[in-house]
Amino acid sequence: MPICYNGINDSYTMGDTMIEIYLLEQFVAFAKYGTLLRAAEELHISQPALSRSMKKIEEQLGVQIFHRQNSKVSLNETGRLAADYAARVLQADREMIEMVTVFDRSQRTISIGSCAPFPLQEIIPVLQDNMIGMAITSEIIDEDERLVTGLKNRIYQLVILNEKAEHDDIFCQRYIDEKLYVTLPQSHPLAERASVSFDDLKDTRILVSAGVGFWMNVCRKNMPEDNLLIQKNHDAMGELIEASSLPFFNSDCMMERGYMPPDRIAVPIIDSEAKATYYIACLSEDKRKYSSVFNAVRGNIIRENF
Amino acid sequence: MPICYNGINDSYTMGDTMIEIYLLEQFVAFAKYGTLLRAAEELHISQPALSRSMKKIEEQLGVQIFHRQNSKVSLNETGRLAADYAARVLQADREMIEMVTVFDRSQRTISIGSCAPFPLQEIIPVLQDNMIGMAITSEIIDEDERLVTGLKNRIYQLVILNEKAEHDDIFCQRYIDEKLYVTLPQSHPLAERASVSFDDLKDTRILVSAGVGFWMNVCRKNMPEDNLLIQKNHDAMGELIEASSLPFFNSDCMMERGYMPPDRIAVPIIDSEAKATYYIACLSEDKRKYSSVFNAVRGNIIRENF
DNA sequence: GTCGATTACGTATTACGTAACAATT
DNA sequence: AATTGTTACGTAATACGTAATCGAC
Repeated sequence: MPICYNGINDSYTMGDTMIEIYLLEQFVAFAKYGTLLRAAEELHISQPALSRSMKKIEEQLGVQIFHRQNSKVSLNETGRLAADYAARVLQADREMIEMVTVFDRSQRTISIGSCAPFPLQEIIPVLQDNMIGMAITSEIIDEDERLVTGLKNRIYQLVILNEKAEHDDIFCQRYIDEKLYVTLPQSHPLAERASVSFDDLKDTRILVSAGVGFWMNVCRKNMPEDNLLIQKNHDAMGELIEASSLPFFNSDCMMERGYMPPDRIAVPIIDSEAKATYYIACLSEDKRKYSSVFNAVRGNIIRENF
Repeated sequence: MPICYNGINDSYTMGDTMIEIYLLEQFVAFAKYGTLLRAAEELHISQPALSRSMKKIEEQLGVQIFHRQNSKVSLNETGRLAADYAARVLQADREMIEMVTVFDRSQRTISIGSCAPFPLQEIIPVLQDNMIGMAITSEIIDEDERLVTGLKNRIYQLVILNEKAEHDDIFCQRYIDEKLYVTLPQSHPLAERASVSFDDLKDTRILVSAGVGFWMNVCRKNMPEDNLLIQKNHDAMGELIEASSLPFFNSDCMMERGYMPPDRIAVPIIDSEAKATYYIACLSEDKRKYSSVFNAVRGNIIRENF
């Protein structure tokens, strides 16, 4: 218990007033630029205004933070400390705005992750119809595991998987099947076949779009790497298909929806790996929220089954 | 890289304006008290003023944070998040003021730690004369080690030690000697003696003031615990000395400065432990700052040596 | 004279209170 | 009727800009 003699009577009118953000902004700017003139220019205010503000903040702190002499103002040691802390306050203010904005946006956004591109084509319009006013973000990820993790971490609200997810906290519904075809020029030796296997295609160079999700894994596993002509650019892919006679992959789903360039023959691939069954999943607790989506999709399945 | 469809165009005029502290204070108060009326009362402002402020903060955030229905306002989920972050901003603001105030005060305060009370009596007036405008805080600590640590940690700017401190970063100067006396009533068997030892006093009950620093350790070591009548209260000690004829400890320094109740006889104690040599020390780097103090104290020593 | 800061004064903004009103309970 | 929030309007506080002034290099 220290005993205190001769305490300076600096404890007069100490205001319990907080110091406003605009003052701290100006103060931090002064600390950064060194002179009132420079700082005032940067702040787009007049020099006298800044001068007054600095007086005010000093008065509100109740402590000397400036060293004034020779018509120069500078921070003293206490002032430098104050500037550090002031910067933290501004940071906290910015962080608040940032966090609130991001959170609000996340509240108005449905993120959907899919293992393949086709289901997205189908489901995004469904979401737009059923979740009115929501922004929709989609992403293609080639591993179910990452999708499931993303779902649990609430990075995704909906995911399209390759395998049925069997977790207590995840609601998972079968969605649709997709069968892989290879699209050949009429002149191609295999074009007459009723079906082919990956083995039949082992000497054929085939165009593959980069954004096909898990299908890329299937291709890499079943085809020689050198025969895969991977196109990152979607437009370039389209042009290549039009301009060349190179084979490319297609699927029953895509063809049903009218995607079939002229003068090509689509031949189904019989390998079991050339068939995918998609599942759509969300967190169990969100099941109600997306029920209309699941219902719309179930209707879709029934149609498929006919 | 998520692709974003159908982004709601909520990105209009978004101001880069920070949100002022007074708004955050009002907002946090509303979050705390639940209704505008309650919060307005607590804030000592009118309800309409608060209502407008809440509108303003919502507009500045550019995001809905309130749920309004049935002439009730409440926070929505985003609002609760915002309130949490707003509280942090206020905390940062308060912390800034607190830190700056404390630092400033520490700049204007000399803390002195001493192993015994007498040197403080001497040195505090010296400090008041030489360090004009500074507040002086003093503390009695009975272990040199803690004093030295406190000096290095800048808890103390000056310390009075029992032993010379031999550290590179500490400047240490011999200060003054103090010899312990026992003050006895004239009727006491030992009162006639030219000197006594602690051993002579082993059957004597003696008053000891609690705030004597290291002297207490000396007493405890050399006297039976039961014979020490320890007084925590300084006034009570004075009264006991006046009213009773109990022996108590005194010293040459104290007596030279006129501290000697009537009708007592002071007998010196000859044990080596009954003599103390004080040293005054500061950090080497502060030597210049306190040079006037050290000089004043050296004059003191010279006087003593004559 | 230039640069940097302050003082003085007028103005525009704005945060506030009062009063009236609207909507539920 | 009582409680709670909003709208309308006038006022007081205040943050700002312009112009003038001071001081040092």
